[in-house]
Amino acid sequence: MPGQRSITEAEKLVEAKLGGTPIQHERMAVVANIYRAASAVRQHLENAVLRSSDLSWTAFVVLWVMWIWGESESRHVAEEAGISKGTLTGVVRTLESRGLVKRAEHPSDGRLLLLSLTDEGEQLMRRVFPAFNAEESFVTAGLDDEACRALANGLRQVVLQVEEHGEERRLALLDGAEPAPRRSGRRRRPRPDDQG
Amino acid sequence: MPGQRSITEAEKLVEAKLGGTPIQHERMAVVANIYRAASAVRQHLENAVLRSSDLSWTAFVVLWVMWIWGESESRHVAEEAGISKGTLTGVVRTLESRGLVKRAEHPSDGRLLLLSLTDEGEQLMRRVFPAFNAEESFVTAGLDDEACRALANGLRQVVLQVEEHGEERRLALLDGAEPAPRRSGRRRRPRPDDQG
DNA sequence: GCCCTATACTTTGGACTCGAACGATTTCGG
DNA sequence: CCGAAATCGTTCGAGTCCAAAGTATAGGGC
Repeated sequence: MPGQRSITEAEKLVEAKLGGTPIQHERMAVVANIYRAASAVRQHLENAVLRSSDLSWTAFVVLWVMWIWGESESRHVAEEAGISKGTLTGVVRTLESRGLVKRAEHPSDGRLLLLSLTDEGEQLMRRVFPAFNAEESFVTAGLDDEACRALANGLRQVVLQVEEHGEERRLALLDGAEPAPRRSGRRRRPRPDDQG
Repeated sequence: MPGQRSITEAEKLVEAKLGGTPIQHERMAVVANIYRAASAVRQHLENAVLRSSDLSWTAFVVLWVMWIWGESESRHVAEEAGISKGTLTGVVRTLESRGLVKRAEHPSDGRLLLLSLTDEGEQLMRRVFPAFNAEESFVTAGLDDEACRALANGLRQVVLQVEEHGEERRLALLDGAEPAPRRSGRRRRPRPDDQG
């Protein structure tokens, strides 16, 4: 695995590239490894567990949220699953067509959509989740329980830092400027009263 | 941040769902937090640093690889960047159209493609990388240097486990069965002499 | 009842993603 | 010297993903 092995070597090359500028190597290594680990874990779980049930990672996460939390409003499902509402719409469409998920109207608010697993979806999760958890154990087999707790705590610190101070940090960096639209995605429609 | 806060609560609900089956909670928390941290970090870096230079995460990683390693064969760039060859083709097309990357033929092997940064690409990385590293420091600000090293090492263990034993594990799990083709992907073109 | 605003889900546009299939090229075996 | 096998980059199909735009519902003021 040349990628992994090259991290420390890469740091030396970065040093050479930016001799003057001080670089935080430990911090760089943490971020690089978080992303590498996430990719490796996701790929392993997709290949070893999910693909045989024809589930994508995202589809599984969505099912998991509904399984654990029971019938939920779709916005909560999206937030828990860490995807946008727009993405959730498509995922739910797929899962509904496969009979794993059902939709229901909210009794008092017609805007809300309630999502829940079908019986078939329940059965699927009862079957798939133990296999999924077994592979979670496999990918962390190089760590003992104590190291697992430490690792999970360290990662929690990172998540907390971003969630508690990230917004404020972005604002400070951009100094009040607009967040610069992303290149992809739907374009803002030109308004007739805009400056031409 | 309901997602983060709910992890331990979710574990209790999982317990209820699978009372009989033993679940490895620490392992589950590690995997969940790896993915959560990766998403949070990526999103912060995209919003705070990359978007203002109109770069996606993947585009930045590809530029970084070429910047650090210099002119490289495209297959190595894909592997270092952790993306497939097919994805790299598209990313390079975008970056080349923006004048950040140039292609060159390999002098002795006509199959190979050599990639390198243009001067403009070099300038971009000299400008963007320090800002990127500053945000790497920000997202890990909740950890001291020692904790950073520990975290990076723990993640390295996970990556190593998957890279060293993942393939073998997948084979054992599927027990010789075909790896189940992914649902999406290019279909075989019908041949005239196939059974019809 | 009507307007206005806020909120929720859906649709849409564009980039990104994997991995199979494909064409071009090199290397191997004879 | 020629065909087979291997390897490279590219194309293609199906799908994911975000965020802007669009549609529908809810609630307040009058």
